[in-house]
Amino acid sequence: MLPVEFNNKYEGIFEPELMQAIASVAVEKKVQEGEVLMDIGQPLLHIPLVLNGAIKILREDKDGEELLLYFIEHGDTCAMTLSCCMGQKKSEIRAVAETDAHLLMLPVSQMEIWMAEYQSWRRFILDSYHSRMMELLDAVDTVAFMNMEERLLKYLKDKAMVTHDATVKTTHQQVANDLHTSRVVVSRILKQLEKEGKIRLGRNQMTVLSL
DNA sequence: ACATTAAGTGATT
DNA sequence: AATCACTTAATGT
Repeated sequence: MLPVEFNNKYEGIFEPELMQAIASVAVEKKVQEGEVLMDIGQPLLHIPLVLNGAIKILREDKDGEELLLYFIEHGDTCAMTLSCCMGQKKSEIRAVAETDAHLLMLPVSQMEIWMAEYQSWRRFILDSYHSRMMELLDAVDTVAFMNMEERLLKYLKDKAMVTHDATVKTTHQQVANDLHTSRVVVSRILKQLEKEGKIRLGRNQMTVLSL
């Protein structure tokens, strides 16, 4: 039996036969905040579909330095899985649960079958692929064209958005890790943003005032 | 009270 | 914007 969140979201999109096909192979998965769902080099066996909660997608360099690419939430799936599901490739990214999340895992072996069989599935996959691509471009633009102050503010807003809470509960050090910069820089810019009246600071938390 | 962790700051490159 | 070195503040035991 599929969870109600899934039915509510997709029964108008997927044909009944596809809904049934999904029901027969899907596995529900609940993850806790901070749990690593997928790591670099790990084989991709399932397509995760996010029902609720949010997942952050990170890239890592050879020294283990991280950079946040984007968040995925409600109703979307991981582009990495999509690009790898044809061959049996390994993950190029790390996926960490940003909040407690509820997922539906679909075996990649079904991908090709459904692609051929169901027009609604093709549409869904292509749409997801497109929106992930747009987010990736946005991530590139952010790093390439925005200064740290803008990046930091965007980061806080994005984070507030996916957690549905204007108060982001994290440390300056963790923010620095996600943005691939140093804690000192984050602290300084946050102080500046506070002076500008854009955020409010507290220990282990920062509140976005202008969403 | 003491140790640990988070955050603030000046100076330098 | 990064790094160093140091201070101050908050929190845990």
